[in-house]
Amino acid sequence: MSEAQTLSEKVFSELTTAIVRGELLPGERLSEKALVERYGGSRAPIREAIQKLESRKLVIRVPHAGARVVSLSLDELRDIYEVRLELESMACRLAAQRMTDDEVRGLQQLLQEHERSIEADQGMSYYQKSGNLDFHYRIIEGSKNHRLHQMLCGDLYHIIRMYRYRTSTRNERPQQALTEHQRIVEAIAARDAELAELLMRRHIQASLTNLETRMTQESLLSQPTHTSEENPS
Amino acid sequence: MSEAQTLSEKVFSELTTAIVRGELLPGERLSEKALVERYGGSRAPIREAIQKLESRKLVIRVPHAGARVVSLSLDELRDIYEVRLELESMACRLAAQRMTDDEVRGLQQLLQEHERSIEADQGMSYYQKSGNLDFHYRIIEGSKNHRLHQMLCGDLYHIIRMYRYRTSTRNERPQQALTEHQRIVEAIAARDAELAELLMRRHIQASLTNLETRMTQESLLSQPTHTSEENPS
DNA sequence: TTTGAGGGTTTTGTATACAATAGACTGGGT
DNA sequence: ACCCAGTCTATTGTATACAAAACCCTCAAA
Repeated sequence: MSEAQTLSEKVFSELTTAIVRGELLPGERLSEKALVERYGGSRAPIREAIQKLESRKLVIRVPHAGARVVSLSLDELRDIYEVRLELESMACRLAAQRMTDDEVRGLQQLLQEHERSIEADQGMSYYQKSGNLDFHYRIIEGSKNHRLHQMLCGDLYHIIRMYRYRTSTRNERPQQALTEHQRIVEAIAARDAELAELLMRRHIQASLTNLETRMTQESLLSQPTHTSEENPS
Repeated sequence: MSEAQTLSEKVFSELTTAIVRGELLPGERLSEKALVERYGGSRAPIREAIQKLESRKLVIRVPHAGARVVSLSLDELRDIYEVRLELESMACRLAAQRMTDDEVRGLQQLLQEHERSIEADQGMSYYQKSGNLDFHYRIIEGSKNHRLHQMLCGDLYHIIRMYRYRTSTRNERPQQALTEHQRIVEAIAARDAELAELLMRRHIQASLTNLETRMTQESLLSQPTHTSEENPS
């Protein structure tokens, strides 16, 4: 995401983070004119940016009607998690078979850092922010399957992060998660692919359960029509 | 794919089929000017169409350098099949759990038709063309996971079909495949999810093996740089 | 009060014009 | 003969202008 060689890429990048961070709410409309005024440039690159967002399933575009930030129902979110569960378990299995010894050692070091930052207590936020993602990311890379990496990191993760953003900033059982991570790495180090897959599957399933309870409680879900800032009459 | 409400959608649709059918070869360059002359309209909708193709991973676009039809190495194709294998096995497992009884009966009828058209011998081509796809398609739909359906039918299948097009027009063990299909449906009808998943996994793995041998033989693979019609000096 | 039709406004889709970058070509130097 | 630099052309990225469709508001009729 670092270097934007073109204006449309730059706008795309900024819009992506805006959506993931919740600055643009699910269901909110993306007016081309408004975006031109906000980001500069002309409509051409803005349209390209919007289309890129559509290809990543972060916005939905209807011909002649415009683009809106995607707004997922609980069912749709469950579908996504179901797929992620399968793909990331697969990635973990492959990683156990294909990671180099160096990469495995790197993972072990990463977990040691996590352990320290949790003991230091202030690290809880760190753990949630970059640490957790970094762990999963390395395993996905370790699968050595480029397309798999693309699907998980390119498409699914942004959506998942978008919906996690509000909930998971505070304590999501970091100690528990760390323990699970450690077991997973042990399995990978032992080159036990089946076990690694199984453990990852349970790990993600746990976080899914966690998310589901939060979402049903806080009910920050998709409204059927549009989630705009209408007066609540 | 039926109704194109806009010109860019129409061009996108035509280009898709052109690529899948092999009228546009892997690695071939897509010049915007040339496409304008061929399909009419102006560059704006053509660019949108190209970007849609990029989002489906059918073309690769490099800033300031243009777009080319994707050209996969054997490794990349194997990656794709590996993912497809996992996702479609998953779909089959879910289908065994979630298909309605009516849908299961529909599948059984479909296979009976296939059986007849194979016995009639002339149906071999039919079986390969629409029949096989239809079978897999119904199971994917039966998974009742919309995102999964999207990923398999939207992204992966076009690429797979693109590379199957030349090879699989002729005999790809239709009798064998039909038998495997029948076993799969039996498992689904028995609501035996694990078995259904296992059988689908083996079924696809077999077709992968089949494809691999063909491809290495015929060597219609990606050339490292570009597969254009330059003079072979 | 609700519903439907009509027109006006706004927004998107498309066309054209301009700017900037990449790639080809030429020429000179080593 | 080969390689490198500079220019020149062709193609893509961006900006602006025009066309068409969708939305909204008004108004009238049931």
